[in-house]
Amino acid sequence: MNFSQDNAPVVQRGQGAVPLVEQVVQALREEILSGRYDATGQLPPQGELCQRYGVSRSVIREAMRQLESQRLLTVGRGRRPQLAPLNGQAVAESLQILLRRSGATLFHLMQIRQVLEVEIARLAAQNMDEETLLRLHVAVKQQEQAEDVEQQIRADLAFHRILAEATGNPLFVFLMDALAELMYESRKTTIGRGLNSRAVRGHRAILKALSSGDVDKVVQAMQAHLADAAEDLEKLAAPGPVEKTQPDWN
Amino acid sequence: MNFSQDNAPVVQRGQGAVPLVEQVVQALREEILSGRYDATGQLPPQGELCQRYGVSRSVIREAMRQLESQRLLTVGRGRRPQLAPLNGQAVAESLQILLRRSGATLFHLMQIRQVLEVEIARLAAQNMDEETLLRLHVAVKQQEQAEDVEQQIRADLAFHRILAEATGNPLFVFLMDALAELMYESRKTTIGRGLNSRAVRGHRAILKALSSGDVDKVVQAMQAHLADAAEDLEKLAAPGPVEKTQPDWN
DNA sequence: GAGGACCTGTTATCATACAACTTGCAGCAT
DNA sequence: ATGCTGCAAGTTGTATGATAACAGGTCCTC
Repeated sequence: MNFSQDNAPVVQRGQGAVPLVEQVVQALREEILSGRYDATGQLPPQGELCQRYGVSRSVIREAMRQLESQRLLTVGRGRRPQLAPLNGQAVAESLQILLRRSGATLFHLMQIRQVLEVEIARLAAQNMDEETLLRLHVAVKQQEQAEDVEQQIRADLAFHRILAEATGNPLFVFLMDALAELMYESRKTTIGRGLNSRAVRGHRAILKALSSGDVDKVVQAMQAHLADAAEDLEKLAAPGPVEKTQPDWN
Repeated sequence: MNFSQDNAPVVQRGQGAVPLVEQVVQALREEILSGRYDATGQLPPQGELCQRYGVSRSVIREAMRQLESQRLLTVGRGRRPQLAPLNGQAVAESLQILLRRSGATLFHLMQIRQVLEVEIARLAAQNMDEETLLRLHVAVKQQEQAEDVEQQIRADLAFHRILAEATGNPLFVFLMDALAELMYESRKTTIGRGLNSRAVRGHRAILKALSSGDVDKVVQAMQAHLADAAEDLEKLAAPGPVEKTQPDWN
């Protein structure tokens, strides 16, 4: 007789044991990452999880909160817990907190972005194919013809995202997503000031270089484009972009 | 008469309102990031927070869990909630989850690391001073004389961390911390296989280039060092490092 | 002064209850 | 048949109170 439906996860109780919430979080995370709920994306209701793990609902709820803040699932009133889509939001948020606590600036952010984007351009140039070129072309056109700032930014981000995807390395996509989110506000301002056409020109140049198949040209075009962006950013934030005071990094 | 000690945070209740937990999380995060508790690093006990925000302890507890999983504070039995030190652990964890869900590999990780480290080397070379050189020297010596694998890795990481700090951009430090944590296991294996001396040689070369003040030399030395590391990694993970199957990135 | 028993404050977990919300379905009107 | 309304069941959000486990200090003993 097998009373437990499947390998029933049982938590360890007693003195000096790991807190129940931790155990449940780890167990649930494993279940999720192992792809157990990928089919429907729906997790069992909290009540059922209580029974399965033999803990109270408080424990389950706190575990859910934690997993939710790690962007593994979403919960809402009346709805059963559901798998969250795969994106770089969690990374963005943890980076954002780090940014504020460490006193980093837009300049520091831009420095990272430049490094990554240039490498992305290089790798993308090596992997380029017709379909990707077409998608990039569409993105540029959309940015050109966009009617409001919102659409312009979306198209701008789309262009860079397509490039990141073309590298074949998913980490580039997530990291760029995270950085993009952090720079969203500033980009809104710069693009809002009629600097959209400049960005479009930059994208066009990159696209042209990509079509030619010359990797070095692509890299140069991207560097020029980023230099423009950095320049716009400096004009925006008048005082020197470099912080003199070094924060304590522990 | 001022009945509220300070600007008393009051949550909004009622239909269609944001869940209380969310409100409390945001409020507490603001308080923390505004440096309110920096002095002692101690937050008020949960009971007090209940009163201050006018919510039940369930809400406070779930909020704490969320903040804890964002590495803003730590809680423990019998201890009052305490500010967590500033580090890249949260980023590392969210990246780790993303890694597993997206099917990224060590190769992808190494690709990112190479880009960042080379740029770190370049920036560090530009900012180099006597004190940093000395610290790097110490780190190399420690790695050379380390007795067990654990110490070797620690010294290895320290070397790269000092470089990252020398860039003057805290984000490099956090990102490298995150990547380091993710690569920890693999590094353990490679260094454990008697490849420590090779790493030390690489570090020595970088150090020498830094002393010379020639930025290009530094970059080249770092590239060579990373190439070695990548080679060791490939030997370790026999099959092709590149995943053929593209995960769906949404 | 060192060590241990004890007391207080605090968090961890449980159990229960009710409010708010989602969803599917039955029944009704068209 | 189609579409709308409203109810009912399922589920999460929040409150409340109780108990156990743990950290830190106090006081007492030797």
